[in-house]
Formats: sequence, structure tokens, C-alpha cells
Amino acid sequence: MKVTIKDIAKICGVSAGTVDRALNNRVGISEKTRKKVLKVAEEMNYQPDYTARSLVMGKTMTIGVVLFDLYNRSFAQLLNAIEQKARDLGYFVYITLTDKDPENEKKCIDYLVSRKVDGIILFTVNKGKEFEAHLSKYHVPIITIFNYVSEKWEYIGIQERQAMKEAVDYLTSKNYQEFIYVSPPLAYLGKTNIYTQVERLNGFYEGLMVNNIQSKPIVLKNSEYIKDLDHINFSKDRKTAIVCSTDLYALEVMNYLKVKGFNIPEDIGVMGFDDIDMLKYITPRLTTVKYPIDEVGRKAVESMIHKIDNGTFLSPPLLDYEMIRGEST
Amino acid sequence: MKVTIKDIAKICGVSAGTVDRALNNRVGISEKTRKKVLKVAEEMNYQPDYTARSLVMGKTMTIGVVLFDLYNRSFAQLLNAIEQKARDLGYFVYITLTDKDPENEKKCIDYLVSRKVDGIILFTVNKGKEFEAHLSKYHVPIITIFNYVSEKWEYIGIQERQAMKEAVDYLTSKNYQEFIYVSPPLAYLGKTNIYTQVERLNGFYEGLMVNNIQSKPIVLKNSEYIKDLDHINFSKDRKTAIVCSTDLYALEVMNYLKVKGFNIPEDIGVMGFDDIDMLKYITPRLTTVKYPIDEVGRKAVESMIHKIDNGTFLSPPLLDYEMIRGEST
DNA sequence: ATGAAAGCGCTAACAT
DNA sequence: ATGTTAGCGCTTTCAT
Repeated sequence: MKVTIKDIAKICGVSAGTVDRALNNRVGISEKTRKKVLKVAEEMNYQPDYTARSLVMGKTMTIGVVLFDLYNRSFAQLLNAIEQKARDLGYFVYITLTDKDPENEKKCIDYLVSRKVDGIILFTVNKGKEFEAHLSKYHVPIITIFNYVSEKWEYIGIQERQAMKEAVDYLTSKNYQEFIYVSPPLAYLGKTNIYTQVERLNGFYEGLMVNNIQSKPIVLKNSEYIKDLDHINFSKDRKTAIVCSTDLYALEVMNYLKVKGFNIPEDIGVMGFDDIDMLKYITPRLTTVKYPIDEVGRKAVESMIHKIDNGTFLSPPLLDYEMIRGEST
Repeated sequence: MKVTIKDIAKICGVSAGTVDRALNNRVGISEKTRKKVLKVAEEMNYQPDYTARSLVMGKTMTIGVVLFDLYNRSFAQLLNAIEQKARDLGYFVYITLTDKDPENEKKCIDYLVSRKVDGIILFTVNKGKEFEAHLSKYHVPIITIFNYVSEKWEYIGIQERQAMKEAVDYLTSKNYQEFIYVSPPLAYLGKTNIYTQVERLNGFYEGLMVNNIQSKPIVLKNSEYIKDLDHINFSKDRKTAIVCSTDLYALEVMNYLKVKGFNIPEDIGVMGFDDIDMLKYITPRLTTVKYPIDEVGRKAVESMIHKIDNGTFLSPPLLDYEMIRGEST
């Protein structure tokens, strides 16, 4: 049924050790026996048992990934990039999804540790001392992405704050004077890890400040933002921009504005963040910030494997973003 | 550093076997020692080594998934559904991506087998005798989805042909008389496995036949379909529908038509297939066929685990699709 | 109820 | 160059 090195050893009349030497290109074996072993292995359709190898080597050649879900387009893209890079470098990928549930998230990490993955890439909703204590129990290399946990863990992402600040620079350069900011996750402020969202918000405020915007912005911080929008009287004589912390919200906002008969950008400007790829099918083209999500995935894997092989992370600098000037502003 | 059952055994003054009995709720152990062992395990933050357990049990509690990529929205949704269901049932998911490369695909399957996954869910570009021979070498349960391989392997999907036939029924009921069919993957006909695409095309032809459409349809079978469209003179007096085998193509077609100044559906009708969720942000609402992709993922996992536990697949009947009557036709 | 011992398939250190 | 041995951490007989 299933072929092991012992079977091959018996047939070739050699020991298991020799079969191992042949199969794994180790030194200390004659070309003749190597050929013979390889031939027999081939004939018998031998498949190595990584489970056994992992046990003895203490390495699984596997990287665990913890994400919220795959519904968000960006996450799917991210995982795709991670898997590709990992496979390139000979690693496999365990994917675990948390549905943004903090307890679930910890459980996923525990599982991955039990599975002896060689490293974990973490996009987490957890944060704080308790969580850090939880992570500290493990000796597995961990890289956090997007949601920063603390300086104790490697982090890869972009300069979120700076990016959103530049977005405001751009909007003010186009004479927008009134601002509405949409970021539903802010409802979880202080409860779960919404680092990126907080950074973006801070960048937004910073942008208003340096550009001397006097008018106080309206900040919508919950999932009912469309309803909230409905209660707002948009200024007739001052240009208003709705700045959304994510393209998805921007799309919902545009749908709402269209239904209400507003013209974009003549009546109201809309700005997103992320530059998700479906934008190419949407009119008007959304103004947004391009988040190099594939690059984050690839860098995370590279850095992780460098850590596994050489003991140190690559610690790349924060990645570059790019303003995409669309027609919605 | 890392805690094993031996460590716990030593501390508790019992044997490894007893620790195992306590940890895994086996019989033949007193309540008192069980309590004690559990307490010590907890204190020492014991994490079982699944690698070792897998080796002895010959089971990994892992399901391998082979997909093209995650860029296609539907695949991401599918994987999400698979992971959720698997985790619900205590299984983990190995994801491998093939980029539609046949050789790569076989390699992914080999790897998964080496990792001793308990089952493999396969969305494949390979087909034919040679591939079947390759698959036959393994004793792992395999479920194919979307792209049918042969009756020798379990299959889960929808009645693609019937669905596309009904789409044509619907279009003729709306008085469309001229048809253009878009399905770039057909360029690979005879080369790789494009079962779903072929079925849809057949359903399309069948629909034309039963509805007595005399006019010969134009079938665009390559990735240059937008260019091809550009060379077509659309009928002025007879209603024309562009039927796309996938929503993605339909979106590209709509973009093209908009640029060219055609009104949808007044000048030309457009029909998609899949009902991907981003459609909610697109105007006009695309007429399409809803493919229950999450359900396919869940059923695949359920059936697989039933096979693992009880020796037989659940073999659910082909799943239901649903016509979504949008504004694009 | 508990302990001792064997073994899953492989690798690695030590002999020869 | 090759064989022998021990052992990775766990489960599972078989004794006691």
C-alpha cells in the first residue's frame, strides 16, 4: 500500500540510512547505489512522509496565516501573494480564518503552534498586554501585518498616517473645504485592534491641521454610516468631500449618493483607500490610495523565511503607497 | 522550553500513557490523577504536538485544497466557505495554488499527499487518462469540484448546462434574437480541463435550439474578445444579447459598451454567470445566474469528512442555481 | 488504574 | 561507503 524507506531498503538490500542518503542527496554514498535506490523508489512510487520528517527535524516547511476572512478582496489578494511566494521558496501555507473573533483568533494561533508551523503571519484583532503575554508563550517567529501589536513583534505595512494625510493634501489642493470621514471600525476603538484605522484617522486629522481647514469634520464611526449620511445637510457653496477609510465604504457611499441623485464629484467628492482591483469596473473612477498589498504579503514571507533560515528578520522599511487620482474628487 | 507528555509524566510521578489517558479523555484512569495531570498540563502551558500524533495515528486532521488562484472573487469565497466548514468540524486547511499550470497542479497534489492530508478538494485544469492514472496512485479521498474529471472521482457542482439553457430561455422571452457568446477559456478546448465552460456553451446552444433561434450566434473564444467585439456590426432592428460565461467577462463587455456609447440594455443586452458579489456596486445591475459557490465548498467539506469518518462520500445531488433578473437585459 | 514497551517513518550520530 | 542505533512525541497494546 504505502511505500516507506524500509521497503526500499529491503528490496535494494541496503539499510534505511543509505536509502535516506540516496533520496536526499547526502554525501557518503556511491553513485551506483544511489542510482539503484532512486530507480526502485521511482518504480514503487515512493512518496516521502513529511509527517515523520517533520517530527524528527522539528520543522514542517509550513507557514501559518491568520486572517479575518477572505470576503474582503484585499485579503484574498494578500493570501494569494503569500502562497505564491511561499511555494516559490519551498514552503506550504496553512490558512486559518478568525471572523474577527478575538477568542477564535487565539485558538487559531494555538492550533498553528500545535501543528509546529515554522512561522506565523498574523493579521489580528487582538492587542494589549494579555494578548502579548499569550503570544510570548510561543517561540515561533511571528510577523504582524497591517494591525500593529507592539514593538516586540516584527511588523510590515505602510505609513498609513502619512498616506491619509497626503490624501487630505490632495483634496484641499482641489479646494475641498468640508470633510466627512467614514470609518465604521472605529466603533471598536479601545476594544479590538484597529491600528490601521486609527492611523488613517490620525492622518486625516493631521491633514486638516496642516492645511488649515477650520471647519470641523464629521466623523462617522459605525456601521450605520449610510443612515447617518442621510441626516447630513451637505453644504451648497463649500465643496464637500466624503473621505472613506476603505474603498468598500466608498463604494457604498457612491451607491447611496447616486440613488439620492447627487453627482460625483460635482456635488460631492468621494475618496477611498486601498485601490482594490474591482474599481476598474466602477464609474466614476474612485480617487484612492494604492496599498501595495501583494508586496506586503511577499515581504512578510521573505522576511519570515530569512528568520527561519538565518535567525533574523529582514525588517524591510514600511512600504510605499501611491495616490490614485480618479474622477470621484 | 517546549513541554511534552514526558515532562508532565515526570512531574506528576506517572507514566506517559497515563498522561495520554488524562489529556484525551480516555477510560481507565482515576478522576484524581486525571485532575492532577490536567492541572499540571495547564500550568506548564502544554501544547500537544500534532506532528507526532499524526505520525502514529496516520491522520492529520487536515484537508488539502487545490485551486487556480485567489484573484477570482468566487475562488476566494469558495475557500472561505471551505475553511469555515472545515474548522467547524475540527479540520485544518492546506491551500495550494496552481496558476492553472498543469504540471504545477500535479506537484501540488503530490505535496499534499506527502503531507498526509486526510482528503483533497480539487479544482483542476488537468484531465484525461494520464492525469487519472496519476490520481489513481493515491489512496487519499479526492473530491473534484466545478471541473469534472471522470466518474471515478466524486464531483460536486451545479447543472451548468441546464442553467445556461434557462438563461437563453429567459433572454428569448425578452425577445432577444441575435446572440453573441463570450468565453475565452474555450481557447483551451481539448488542451486543459474546461468542463464548466464547455457545459455552459452546450447549454447555450441547447437554449438556442429549443427556442428556435435561427440566427447563427457569434462565439468569441479567446482573450481578445473585446477586440473581436469591435469588429462586429450589431443589428439595429433585431435585439442583440451578449451572453458571457462569467460575470468578469460581462463586466469587461459592459465597460467596453459604455465607452462606445451603447446603452444597456436598450441597444444591447448583457448577461453574466456566477453572480459575484461585487455586482451590487455596478450599474446597471447585471442579469446573471447565481452559482451557490459557498454551498459547493461546504458540501465538499461535509462529504469529505463523512468519507474520512465513515468510508463513504455523502454524494449530494447537483446544487441549485438561480436566475438573477437584472437590468442589463 | 497504571506502567512498560513497542512503534509510526524518518533523520543523524556514531560505528565499521 | 554503508550499517547500526537512538530518538523525535505521541498512541496503543499488553502486562501487572
